[in-house]
Order: sequence, then C-alpha cells, then structure tokens
Amino acid sequence: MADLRRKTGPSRPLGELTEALRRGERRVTGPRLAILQVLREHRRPLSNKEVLALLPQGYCDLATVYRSMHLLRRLGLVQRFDVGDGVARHELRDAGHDGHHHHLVCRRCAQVVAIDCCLLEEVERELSRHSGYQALQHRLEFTGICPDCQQR
Amino acid sequence: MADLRRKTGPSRPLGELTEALRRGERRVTGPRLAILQVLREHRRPLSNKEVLALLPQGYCDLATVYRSMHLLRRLGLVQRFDVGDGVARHELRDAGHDGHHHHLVCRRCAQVVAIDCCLLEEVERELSRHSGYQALQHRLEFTGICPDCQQR
DNA sequence: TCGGGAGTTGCAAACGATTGGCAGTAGAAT
DNA sequence: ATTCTACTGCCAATCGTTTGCAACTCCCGA
Repeated sequence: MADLRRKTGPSRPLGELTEALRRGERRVTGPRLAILQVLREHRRPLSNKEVLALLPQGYCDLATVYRSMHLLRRLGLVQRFDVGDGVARHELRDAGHDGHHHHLVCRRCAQVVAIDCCLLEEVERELSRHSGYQALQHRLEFTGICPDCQQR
Repeated sequence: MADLRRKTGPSRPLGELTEALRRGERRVTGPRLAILQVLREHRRPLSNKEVLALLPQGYCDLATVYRSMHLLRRLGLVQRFDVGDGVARHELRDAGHDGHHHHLVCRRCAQVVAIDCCLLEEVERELSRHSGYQALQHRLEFTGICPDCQQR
C-alpha cells in the first residue's frame, strides 16, 4: 500500500482565489479575503468559530463566516468535513488537486492527520454498478488515539 | 469484488435485548421496549424524531427517545450513523454480527441501501502502522441518486 | 403481596450550531 | 461621483440535542 500520509500541496495564491470569486460574480470583500487568509495559514479542518477566533479582534461577524464558508464551498474553494460531533469544519483545497481527501483524528486531543490517497474510487464504481445509484460521493473519516495521547 | 449489497440478518429477539438491559443494571421499561420494537420493525437508520413518530400516539417524550438511544448505544445494541445533515440516526445491530456496516443514501429521496462488507479493516491496519495512531475506527457513508430518482 | 429506594420519565427550559430578516454599508461598473 | 446590488452586522428564530427537577415506576427484598 502506498504511503497514506499526505504531503500538503502548495496553497493557492490569494489572487487565484479572488479570481474564482469574480468568476462566480461575487464580490471580493474584506471579510472574505481575511477568511481565505486564515484558511491559507492553517491547513487543517477549522470550525467557523475557530476561523472567527483567528481573525483580527472583532473583525467580522460569525454569521458572515458562515455565509462566506457556504459561498466558498459552492465555488469549490473549500471542502467540508464532519467528524461526527455536530460541528462542521472546512479546509482550503489544494491547487491542481480536486482536494478530495480524508482525515485521521485523535479522539482525545483532536489532532488531525490528513490522508492523501483515496482508496474508494474503485469501490464507488462497483457500488454504482451493483446498486444502480449514480453520481456517487462518500464521506470517510478515521478516528484513533494519537501517539502522544497513548503515553498518558 | 464481492456483492456489496447487504442481506439483513435476523433481528435479535426482544428477550435477548431486555436481557442486555438487565445485564447493564438498567430497567426494562415501557418506553424502552417500545423503542426497541420500532427499531426491530424498521431495519434502517432512523432519527429520534422518526422513532417518536412511529411510536403509538403520544406514547413517550422525545427526550426519552434521546436518552434511550444513548443507553442502547452504550450497551452496544444500536449503531449510530451520520449522513452529514446534522441529524443522528440509529439502527439495531444484527445478532451474531458486530453490526458494523455502511450505507448508500439517495441525496434526493433519502432511500437507504445497506452495504454489508466493510473493506476498510486492512486499510485501518496499514494506517495504524504508518501513523502510529491506535484503536482506529472509521465512519463511511456513500450518497448518490437512486434509480427511481434518476428517472424524474 | 407490600413497601421503598434507585433508576426513569415528562415537561420545560437551556444550549450550541446554524440560518433568516432587515436596514445600513460598500464593491465595482458606468 | 453615481448608482445598482451584493454584502455585512445585528439579532431573533430555528433546529437538534441536552439537562434540571419533581413525579413516577420498576424491581428487589421483606
């Protein structure tokens, strides 16, 4: 099996991100740029509250973070993840990569390891053939106890 | 690849379920029995609201369904599923089977197909070796458009 | 069969994440 | 600079889920 750990690719330049906004007939605003900047600096799944906390003090409203994240997802700039705790998280997609990947999350400290390769494309094809379902997608997240936490 | 579709196994007899309750030093009450009965009759992931609606009119409180479902999960009688819409669903586990399986859900009508075999045990072993994480678990759900919905 | 105490329940209020309304603000095209 | 809208802040509403508390009931022992 290939190495499962993921080498994080280059972050898209901000210009390319704002370009995507314009293409979608959306405006490039202060809050959106700031949120993109936070996502560029922290390449791991962030909740909207975390994003807000990482922005300059009182910079924008939580509702704006939610709305921006919806937009960024529609434009394909971020990917959403659910770990099952009822909180949605988002991560910036890599340039030149469809961004699809999975995570291994520590159940104690929430440390995250990204998993590069997706092993389920073949499975999806088979599943589609057997079930008749089309346009298959999947969500897959692993949890475990990370090395640090094992020693406590 | 083996047939991915799942042949639903025999449902545990109610007696075995109440036995599990007693073993856990928990009481066999009316609401709990009724909830188990609903889960036995509908072998697919049900939200707590759906369970409540399937109970006799005004039979018990939604809070009781939530509390019972927590208990049943702790006792290992039900498995929890997340499709990503922010609503937890539960399904009764089969007898003599650890109950671990996945689903293929239609994004339009929410029809569910259960997938019997789990293909990720080998992946988990490799992942554990590479990452150092232990006690790995995973959550995996597929979505797609079911044959009926494709024709509309 | 009859208490009695611990586990359960119903009800309502509390909670946390997310969404919606609305009036004021600010991109960006002209 | 003007103007048209998209966007934002503020706040209330919504939704799934949890919790506090008093009343209730299951179940064991007498």
